[in-house]
Amino acid sequence: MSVTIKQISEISGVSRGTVDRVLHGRGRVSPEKEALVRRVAEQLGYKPNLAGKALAARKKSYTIGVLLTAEGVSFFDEVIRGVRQAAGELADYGITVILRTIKGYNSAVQLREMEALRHQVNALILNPINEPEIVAEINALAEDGLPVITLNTDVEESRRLCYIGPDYQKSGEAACGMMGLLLAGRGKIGILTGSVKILGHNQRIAGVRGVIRERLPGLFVGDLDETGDDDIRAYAAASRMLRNHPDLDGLILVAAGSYGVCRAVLELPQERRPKIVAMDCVPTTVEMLRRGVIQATICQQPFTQGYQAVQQAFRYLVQGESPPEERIFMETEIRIRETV
Amino acid sequence: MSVTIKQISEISGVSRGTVDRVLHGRGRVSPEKEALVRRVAEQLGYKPNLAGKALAARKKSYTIGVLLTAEGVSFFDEVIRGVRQAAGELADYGITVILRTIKGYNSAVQLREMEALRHQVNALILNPINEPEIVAEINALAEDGLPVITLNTDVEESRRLCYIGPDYQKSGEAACGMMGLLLAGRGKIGILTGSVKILGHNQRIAGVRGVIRERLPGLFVGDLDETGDDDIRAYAAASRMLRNHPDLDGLILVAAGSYGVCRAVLELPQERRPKIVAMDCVPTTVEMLRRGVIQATICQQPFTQGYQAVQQAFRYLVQGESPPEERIFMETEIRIRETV
DNA sequence: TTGTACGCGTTATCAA
DNA sequence: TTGATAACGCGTACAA
Repeated sequence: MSVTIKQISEISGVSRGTVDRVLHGRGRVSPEKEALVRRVAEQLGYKPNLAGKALAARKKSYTIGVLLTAEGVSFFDEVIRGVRQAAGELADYGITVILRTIKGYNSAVQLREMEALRHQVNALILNPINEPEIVAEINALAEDGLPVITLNTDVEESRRLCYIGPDYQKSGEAACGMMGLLLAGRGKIGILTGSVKILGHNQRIAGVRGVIRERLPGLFVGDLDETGDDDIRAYAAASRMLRNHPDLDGLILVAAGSYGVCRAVLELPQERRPKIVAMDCVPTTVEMLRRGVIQATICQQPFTQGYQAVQQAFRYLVQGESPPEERIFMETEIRIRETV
Repeated sequence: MSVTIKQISEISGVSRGTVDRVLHGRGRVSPEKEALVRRVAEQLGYKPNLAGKALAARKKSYTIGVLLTAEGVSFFDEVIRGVRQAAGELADYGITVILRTIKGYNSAVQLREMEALRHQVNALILNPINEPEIVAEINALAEDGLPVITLNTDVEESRRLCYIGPDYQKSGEAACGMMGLLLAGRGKIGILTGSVKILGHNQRIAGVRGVIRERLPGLFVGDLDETGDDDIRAYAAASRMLRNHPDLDGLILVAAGSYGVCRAVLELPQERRPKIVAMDCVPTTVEMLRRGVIQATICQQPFTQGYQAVQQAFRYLVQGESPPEERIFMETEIRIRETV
């Protein structure tokens, strides 16, 4: 059984209050006692008891804000489910979670919501739009003592507490490795990305190209286009690509829009359809896996992303523990028809 | 914030002790008060606070026994890591975990250890050997009020609290689906199982055959043999199979022994080697994935198996909650070279 | 049958 | 600067 504050106080002959002040660095303790208590705590290997901490924290009742560009984006459904799950589990610990969703990727809108949440919450979780004003706002909040966690997408050079989300490069590598297996290592592939301006998408493409360079020289990238994460644009881009490259053996989709791509591919006769590796596991992708249009999809635990983000905020607020890593990456999962 | 016993007692005008007796069905309460308290608790949606429960439980200090046939079986390394992780996290809640490992699958040995642990622990987790005397012992323990959780392998007709482990049928389906993708739906495959007497292995084979029947008629099973979960026997069996069927396109390994199989396959010239789909992610399998001998492996979260088993035992003991399902299945994960 | 009081470990407040 | 004390929610022993 582990050591308690009470035991430390008994052994070092001071009161529990004094031990508490030392351990929490609240000051107002004489240097001798401070040193004594520290030594005893160190030697006994004191680790605060979570149940006790949680119970005491109930009096304080923290609020965690979650701000997501989730409206109309079905990928985020699972993320939100994870957020809700964590919120439910932590209600016992006096944690309230406020969830706000916004539509589209307008940084002004996001900025406004951040400002609105600022004074209501003790921690903020968001998927930041990659613009300077958002980074500046994150830093301002952090400066203010409000911990910020970036979820699903990261921004560089910010003072966020940590990032929780996909390892984009690795998911690109997995997609390429899978394509290599589907094509037995040889063939011409096309890449469809969301936007060449989005960091995560570019990292995925870098992952694809890296694997081709290192160990799949029989594959080569014949074309690349943007879908804007939109099924209509994706359909147009894929149609064009298939017309210009009738000999395409595979398509790697590193962003959303897979349904549009599939619709374009379905217009080809069965025997001329390229193999498709997609990203994420939204309902339309599941349908296309079932129909055999998509062969595999790379997932990055959307539920866990939301769940972990809230849990990390809780740990920071209640238990005073910083995240173990600056970036917490999800596992890269490959799903096929039989495992969706 | 959620409802507490104290609030219920205040509202219904009885003491906290009475509320406790009603909620825990300890009897010695007048029918009227009982009904009243129940109604109030129901209406307010009472859910006991976990932190409070945990803190109170610390006085009792439960012990959880874990008994695994893990000696010399590297698959269990991760399971044990999961057990240890949970043990560490639950130390704060007054939980002690005793881990015993045994060598081989001798039911007499397992029985002896079960008897030895019986009086030391408040819950028992084990991977049971599928023999009548083990089933009888599990039932005897359960009769005695000692909750038993089966881990990784289940036994039928037993009074275990729940099963936590792989969905064997599904992992077989995933292996077959993957093989279908590797062979573009056509080819002759061989199956190597551990033993035709082991339920889980047979369920995996059933999964493979099911997928072939339902949607991959171009695949057919040309041969099947046993490895005894042993690399030496696996090598011999695979060598024989490859000799008898030089036209084999794929090998599905539904049990251990993959290293032995790979050694046999490596004796063939590169272009004649069959594709291999294996199970689990032990170090030798990782090596063979890296060398391109194995194309994919199906994993069933060994870490989570161990972690969850201990967590479920904790929930049952401390929080009085039975598992949500009688069988808790792990996710079926496909791993390739890029994602191990 | 019912109520009261204490302890689990932590935090916060108040008095000295 | 220090120590004593109450509170968080739950479980339980003990007294009434």
